[in-house]
Amino acid sequence: MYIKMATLANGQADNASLSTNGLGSSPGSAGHMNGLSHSPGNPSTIPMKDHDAIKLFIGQIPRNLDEKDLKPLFEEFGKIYELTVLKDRFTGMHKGCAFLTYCERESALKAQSALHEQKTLPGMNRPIQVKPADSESRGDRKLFVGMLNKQQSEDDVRRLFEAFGNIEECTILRGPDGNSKGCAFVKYSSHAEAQAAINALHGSQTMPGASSSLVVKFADTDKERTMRRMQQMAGQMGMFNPMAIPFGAYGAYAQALMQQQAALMASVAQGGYLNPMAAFAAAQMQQMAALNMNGLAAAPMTPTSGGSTPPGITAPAVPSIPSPIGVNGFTGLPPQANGQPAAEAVFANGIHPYPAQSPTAADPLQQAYAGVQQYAGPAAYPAAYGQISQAFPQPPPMIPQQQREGPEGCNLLIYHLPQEFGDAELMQMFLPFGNVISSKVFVDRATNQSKCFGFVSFDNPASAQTAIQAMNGFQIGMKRLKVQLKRPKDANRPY
DNA sequence: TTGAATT
Repeated sequence: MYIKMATLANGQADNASLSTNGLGSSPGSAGHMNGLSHSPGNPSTIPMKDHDAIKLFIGQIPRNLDEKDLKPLFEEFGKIYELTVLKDRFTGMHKGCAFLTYCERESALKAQSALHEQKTLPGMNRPIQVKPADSESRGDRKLFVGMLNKQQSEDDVRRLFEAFGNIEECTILRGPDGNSKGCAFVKYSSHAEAQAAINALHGSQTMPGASSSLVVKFADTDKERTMRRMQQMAGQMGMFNPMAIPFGAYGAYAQALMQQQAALMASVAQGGYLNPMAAFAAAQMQQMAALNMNGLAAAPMTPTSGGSTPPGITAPAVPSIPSPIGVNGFTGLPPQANGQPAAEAVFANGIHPYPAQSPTAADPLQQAYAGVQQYAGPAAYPAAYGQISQAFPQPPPMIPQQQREGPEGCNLLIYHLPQEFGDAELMQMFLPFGNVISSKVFVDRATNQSKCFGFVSFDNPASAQTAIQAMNGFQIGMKRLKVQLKRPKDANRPY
């Protein structure tokens, strides 16, 4: 037993000494596996940790401080078992935080009470964070609270939530100016308390000035956060791929597109255009694609592997996947501990179905708005699914065509399109909902720039309605689409 | 309307 432990510890020490020799350790791999590690050599000096030791998360660390700089600060509370600065897996960039495990549980408690929010490290504008890592906590107990009044303070929110359990943390989200964003995080001591608060408070009231009733739900998982950020970034950078989001729930298709996009960006980033944003975005895309694979082997696409790939459209390695549903990256997830049905996991892709926990909020539209996206889910999209089945993994067919209008009730007016959307992108975005007979983005004649609105015509009114339901309010970057029926030519025109 | 960061 002891011999086994000692052997393991020695192995780690060896890794550490290899990775600190400054040779050949690529960022993000061996380089950050062992920050401060166990001392090599004499087994009597190999630290053991308590079986009930606590792994601490350390936040608000200046990015120029590494393990050896941090060590003295924390050593005064006890013997350190492990200290690791977190680094980005692709860029090797210091993430400004670390994990710290003391040999003794007591040291961790002492360090937490002595340091957490008690001092601010040089160059930081928030105090250092010292608290048990997320991995130490049992179950989901952090809530996102939306649709608060912007005047409400932490105390107001606490008062609202304290009846349901012990609140460990309560934070109003604020912009740089200190103004409330109208939402908050509330962390309870247990999952049950959090669930009780959801049951009692979600949709229970509408705060003055809020556009919808109170939202109380479990905060996003990491996966969801990543997806949401990606979507925002893609929108902002004009890389929005219209199919990827409506089909987010059908992992395989979205994934193929994402991988195409990532490969494209990686090769562009390689191709002599030293655009750090493109490189960053490529890395993010790859992370996201990898997330989607959920254990399936990702196509090998490292930022350094695409040097000779022409920046063409064809992806070098879109996996051949027989059925979009069968390989859905999320169907493999176990049901949530809170008893949500497994089907809900299908939507974990940053696109949320209506919150299932709300017995009080009856209006689905309102709920959809309360969620991340106004998007109803695949049941509403037999046409969309048919398209995927037939077309996967090729993009839907792009048939060149004349501008033509459909019958009344088949023509949509779409506002708040991304600036870079042309007719083709507009059509792609709406193809899932039926047969698009024309798409037209309006362009400023002087500048040739899109005016960010356009028309789409279907060949039947049902498709048009489905498209409105799915895409009206759909968020792209900072904007939400407005999708409505085009007014008939002679309506409302008394002259 | 999802934090500054969670291997």
